[in-house]
Amino acid sequence: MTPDSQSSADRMPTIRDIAEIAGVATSTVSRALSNPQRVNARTREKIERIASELHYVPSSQARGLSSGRTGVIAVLVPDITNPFFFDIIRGTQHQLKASGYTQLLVDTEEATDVELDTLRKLRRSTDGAVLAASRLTDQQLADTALRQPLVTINRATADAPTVLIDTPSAVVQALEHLASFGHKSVVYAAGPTSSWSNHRRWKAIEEAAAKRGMTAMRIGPYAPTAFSGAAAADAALSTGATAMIAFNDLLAIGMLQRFHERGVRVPLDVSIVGCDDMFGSDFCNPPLTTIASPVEQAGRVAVSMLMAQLDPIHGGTPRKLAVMPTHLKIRASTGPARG
Amino acid sequence: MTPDSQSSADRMPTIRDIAEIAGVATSTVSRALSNPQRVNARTREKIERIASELHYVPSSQARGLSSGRTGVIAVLVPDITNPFFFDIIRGTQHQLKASGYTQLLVDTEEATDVELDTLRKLRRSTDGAVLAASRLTDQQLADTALRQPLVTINRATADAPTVLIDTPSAVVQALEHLASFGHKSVVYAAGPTSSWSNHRRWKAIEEAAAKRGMTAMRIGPYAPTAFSGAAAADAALSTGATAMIAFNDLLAIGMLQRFHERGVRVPLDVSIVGCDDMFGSDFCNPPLTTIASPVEQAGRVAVSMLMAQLDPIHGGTPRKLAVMPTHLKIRASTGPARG
DNA sequence: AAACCGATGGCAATCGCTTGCCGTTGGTTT
DNA sequence: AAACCAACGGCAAGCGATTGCCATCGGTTT
Repeated sequence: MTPDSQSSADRMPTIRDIAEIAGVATSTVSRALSNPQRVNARTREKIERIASELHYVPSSQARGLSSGRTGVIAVLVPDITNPFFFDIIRGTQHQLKASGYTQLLVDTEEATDVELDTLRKLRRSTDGAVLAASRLTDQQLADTALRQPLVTINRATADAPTVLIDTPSAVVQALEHLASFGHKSVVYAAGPTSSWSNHRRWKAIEEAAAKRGMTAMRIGPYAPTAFSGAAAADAALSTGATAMIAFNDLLAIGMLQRFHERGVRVPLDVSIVGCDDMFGSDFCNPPLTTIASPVEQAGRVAVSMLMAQLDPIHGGTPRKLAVMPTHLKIRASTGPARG
Repeated sequence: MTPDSQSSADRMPTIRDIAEIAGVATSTVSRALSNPQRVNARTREKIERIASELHYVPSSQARGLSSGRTGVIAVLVPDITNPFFFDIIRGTQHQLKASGYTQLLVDTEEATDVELDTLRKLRRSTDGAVLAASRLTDQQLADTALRQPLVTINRATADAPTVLIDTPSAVVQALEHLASFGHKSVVYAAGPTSSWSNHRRWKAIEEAAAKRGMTAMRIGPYAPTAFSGAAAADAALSTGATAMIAFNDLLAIGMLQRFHERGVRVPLDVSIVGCDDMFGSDFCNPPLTTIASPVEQAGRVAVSMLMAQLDPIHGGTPRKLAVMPTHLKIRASTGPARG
């Protein structure tokens, strides 16, 4: 320790210190720093100079306490280890930083009550929240939206703005793709029951399959993890279907691994389509045909919609819904149906 | 909107509301809630009951302002999209939640100045920080450690407790493994120059290779991304080495993809060893032989070391260093040397 | 019985910043 | 020249907790 380690670690400067040096009132310092056009340019410059010399950093606590705004936005994801959400997180992170907000990331562990609880606890300390793939019920969501600014991703609701990834329309492409390879039956490995996208995907498959005269079956639900893929693979195989669509890539990759173990050849014996085009889908074996979408952008858009909600004046027309396009990305896990 | 939506969203209850109902002073409420043994059991129970009826949630802002503690720990990672850090994040997240802290995740984008800047800004609003793979210089680290409680992961320094992942010792195993396959020369695809682990790994390789009479070469630096793998692969190939070790799995997987494109067969033509055993290393093609370590646990340990630093009384003996074991995980990307 | 004492609860000062309200000041308008 | 007005700064009251200090009180110790 250097002799002056004490003094340098002493105490963080406050607006009062600045005010004293500048010979003005603290209110002026406060305004100069957070409402620049409210004070004379000369005064402001002087204050800014002193502030930077002192390495002044405003206390977000104090600021939040008196202003009511915290500058923090919570981002809730069901599973922080699912690469799909990484891209969302990256998107929200970027956009939030650009807007001067801090991101508070929370892993709700796929649990409704954790999600609800977190939201309640965080109501005070955040200005709003982005719910990615929320597991809440409509009612819970409505109640929550009443109390704090919210934007959901992949979870439509009338009570809050939503960013939707338009998977269903790409599901149609996927079925066409499979049909063109001569597949007659397809099985859907479902995700969590509480997942809204899961229902949506199945509906789309069911419908599109009917239209094309294909048989659509459904197995599951499975946890959206590679680990669950083994069970899904076995079940899928026993349906006799030659084509399968998985709730997400994680599950699909797990299935791929299981097939490999069992000596089932992909795409020779079965074709498989994932969903999300997450990290890893391009380098697994075989590379996964999947439904890609601008996930990171979805995160960005969600944040900008939230910003618009927080500040309706500058926010432009607050959109209630944004739909992100998707497309089928054909790689090597799909091929002609077995003889 | 229901008629009473206004009133219910009205205002969050404060200790004053509780105090009024309970007929005590706010100080008593404060104590009952955060220093239970300081007030009579009966009074406490009454206050607790009222608090829960009111759905009281303490304002972390106000608490922080007056107590000086924030209940927030910052976790800084160089790249939030690198799966290696996912496990660290998960580890810190778990341990922090268990200790009643909130995790503030920050992506420093591999940039020293972002890291430094963040640390300065966050000094006020956090109680401490975990620096994963910090890119700071020794001096910067020392200065920072003087001002705020810190724990580093994979970045040794005398100024702060450190969690080290003992990759070097597994590197020796890796070289033995390669040597036993008849490889005579190995090339190391280096990571970022500012990465401390990078230096450490290269040192270990150099040394171990010398001891075994193998030739060790080094190429790079490369950004630790799959994308950079292409360049690394090409450069590695042109060295003529038959075995390669990559700074991390991300880079290794990128190399794998490039080899695939160029028709170089792994492990027939070249063998490749990654580092970290991150998500995806088990299902890439071929599955990657890599150096595995308990990354999530490293995150946990880092947090508990930080906790010990924050509260030296209950924290037990504050360890200054924890070394996590590693081991070579042999999969399919390594095999006999050609010829 | 006098002096003491630990447990309990209240008072009031802070923490650092924001903001409504008001007073000054120097320039404009009529 | 009287009346006005916008721009600028200061005053002071909070925001919601924590905490040092003190008063009270029933029970002990000598």
